[in-house]
Formats: sequence, structure tokens, C-alpha cells
Amino acid sequence: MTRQQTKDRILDAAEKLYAEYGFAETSTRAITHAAGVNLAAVNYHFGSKEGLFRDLVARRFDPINAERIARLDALEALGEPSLEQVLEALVAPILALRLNDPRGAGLLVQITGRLTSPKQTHTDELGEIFRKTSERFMAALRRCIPELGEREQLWRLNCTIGVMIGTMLDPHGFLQKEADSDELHFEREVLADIIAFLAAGLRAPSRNTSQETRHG
Amino acid sequence: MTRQQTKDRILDAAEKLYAEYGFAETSTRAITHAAGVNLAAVNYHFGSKEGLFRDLVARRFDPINAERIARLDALEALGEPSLEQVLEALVAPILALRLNDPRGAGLLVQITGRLTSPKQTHTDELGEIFRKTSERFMAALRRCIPELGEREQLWRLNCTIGVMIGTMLDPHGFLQKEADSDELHFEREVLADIIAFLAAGLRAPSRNTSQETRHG
DNA sequence: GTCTATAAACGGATAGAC
DNA sequence: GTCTATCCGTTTATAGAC
Repeated sequence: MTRQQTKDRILDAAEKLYAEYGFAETSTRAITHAAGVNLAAVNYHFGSKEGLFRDLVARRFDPINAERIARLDALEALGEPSLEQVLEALVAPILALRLNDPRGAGLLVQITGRLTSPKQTHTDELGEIFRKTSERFMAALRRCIPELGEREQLWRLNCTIGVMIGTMLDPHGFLQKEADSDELHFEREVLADIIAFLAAGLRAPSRNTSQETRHG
Repeated sequence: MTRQQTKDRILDAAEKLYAEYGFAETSTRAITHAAGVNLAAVNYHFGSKEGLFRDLVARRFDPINAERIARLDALEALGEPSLEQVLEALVAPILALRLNDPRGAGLLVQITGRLTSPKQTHTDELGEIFRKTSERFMAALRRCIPELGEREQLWRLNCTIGVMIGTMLDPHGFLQKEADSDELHFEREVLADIIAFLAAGLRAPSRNTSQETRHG
């Protein structure tokens, strides 16, 4: 077995186990057993359990974030993109991964939904992986809702992140494809749903102009 | 020290540690040390580490869910409530807890945002605590958007849950109160923001009527 | 009820043979 | 590069004294 094959088998096994049981609840022993490799291989190839996690997340999210930024670059080269266009650049790449490989890569996407707490163990590694993408899209989205104050803009972006986390976690299994469904059509429908929901929420009138109209 | 005092000190200490470090990363030793009680007290009073967690969640969420249902009962007794009214009954109780006791109870609210995965360890316990409330509000919200198909209704409720998780987690610390802010005013503003965002998203036109209009 | 002491198992990591 | 064997700290849980 080559070096890369061993690494890939470990990464694949760890991805499934982390998604199913969580990071702390998954032992190195369980990973190497599931991968069919020796216990010492994790430390040999990744240095530590933490190193394995870092490589695991980077393997999946570096390509996604690169595609997101490339899409945003292409949009901004043509002028000021619409809110829907920015949202599509943000959501489409990760939704495609989530839908098209639910047993492998898609599981990893689920994991990250649980790793957003301020003092969580892996915040530093994750922060570095997402920092550049996060800054670019925060700025682009804020330019799409200039009529709101900064506080309201940021709060609504927080809600947007929540929707994305909810999509990734998919606690009710809505994203399970039916056997006979047209995959590409299904993906487009879900994408359109998410964008419609987020665009409407982000464009909702400011509380400064409609605060007292929300009852009945 | 009385029986109840010991239990409360353990619950308070566990709540803070779970919120900060997560469940698996927090040892019984750390909890009993922080609580100033003996190591054996956790197993004596709660049976196991799992039993402690169950009691911990129930202590905070049973009152919240009771208030949510009481609010919904009161609304439905008067007729068919508006979407905004149902959302307020759902969000206001938990937001109040999240804001008014950020160091104690509010932290527990953060924890649950990480415990929504299908096969997560505590899904059964959490599911039982939230099941009744979830069913009531799912039905009430769906009656507010009858023009959508069932699939779209459920998907948008999934997005709604995502926003609530994002609010509870508050990864950017937006909910940290400034020292000089008017607490009640701040809470009303945040509540109005969340409701406005969710109501707009839930009411967004169906993809059946506007699917191809989303590009700039 | 509370405590000390300890059981029994599991964790990540590594040394050294091959 | 891969493997076996092992180190050593930590974990939950419990038995039994007080």
C-alpha cells in the first residue's frame, strides 16, 4: 500500500466516524481499525489526532472555498452583483458537495456545523481555513443591503450562517435523495429554495421603519 | 450542605464547563472540582455522567418549552395567529434566557446548538424533551404558509431552525450586551430582527412562481 | 450523604523490530 | 513505511469507611 493510499484510507474512515460520533468521541483506535491500517499510522502520517483533523477539514473545504471566491471574483469583475448572485456563489459549492457525496464528503460538512463555539477545541484551525472566504462574502453581502445599519447587517449575516449550518446538518433528512429523483433538478430546486429564503430575510424592511407593525 | 444544594452546585458547574468545552471534553473530575464537591457525588446524585446531562438540559428547557406552548395556546384560543405571533411565541422565551443569564443558563442554550446531529450521543434524550414543542410549532407554522407545498414548507422550517441555532450559538458575540445598553430595549430589538428575518424568509414566493427570476 | 481509595478500562503517543 | 508491544496519563464508576 502506497503512502497516499494509506493516508486516504485514514482520512476516509475518520471522516465517517467523526460525522457519526463527533471528534472527541472517536478514538484513534477506532479510526485505524475502520481504515484497516495500523494504530501507529495516524501519528506517523499526521503527527497527532489534531493534525489528522486539520488535514481532514482542509481536504474538503479548501476546494470549496476556492470555488466560492472564484465565483465571487467572476461576478465582481462584471460589476456590482445582485444579492441572489452573491448568495448563489456562497451556497452552491457546498450544497453540491453535501448532495452529491452524502456518505463521504457530505458527512464532513455535517461535522463543521457542530464546531462553531467560541472556545471549541478546533476554532483556530477552522478559523484559518474559513477566514479569507468569510471576509470576502461578509463584505459582498453587506454591499447588497446598504440601507441597513451595520449592526443590523451583521446580525442578518449571522442568521444567514445559521441557515447554512441548518442546511449542512439537515436534522430531518430532507436532503436525502429519493431513488427516482432527477439529481440535478433536485439540487437546483434546493438551491433556489435556500437563496429565496435568505434573500427575502436579508431584504426584510429594517426595524427602524417597521418595528411596530409585526403584530397581527 | 443539603441534598438539593449539592445537586444544584453540580448542575451549575457542569453547565458552565459543557458550554465552554463541550460534553465529551468535560470530565466528571473537572465538574466536581469546579463545584467544590466530591468526585463520587455525580454518580450518587445522577447515576452517571449521562444522567447528569439529561437533568441539566431538562432543568433549563422544560420551563422554556412550557412557556412556548402556553403562549401558543393563548394565541390559538383567540383564533388563527399570524406568522409573526407564532414566531414570537417560539423565539421570545429562549432569547430571553439567552440574553438575561449569559454566564449561566444562556451557556446551556449554546450547547444544544451542537447536539443536533442524527446519531449524536444525546439525541434520544434531547428528542424527548423537544418533541411535543416541535410538533406543535411545526403545525402552527405550516398553517401560516398554506400556499406552499409540503416539501417547501418543511424545508423552510428547517431554515428557521437553522436561524435559531445560529442565534443560540452567536459565534460572533453579537448578543454580548454593552454595559450601558437598555436591556429590555435591546432584547426587543433583537427579537424584532429575528422575527422580521424569519417571517420574510418563510413568506418568500414559492419557487413554482418565481424560480427563474433570481438572477440579477 | 459524604468522603477516600481504587478498580477497570481506554485514551494518545512512541520505541524499536522488521 | 509498517507493525507489535508498551508507556503512561486519564477516564468513569464503585466499594467501603465514616
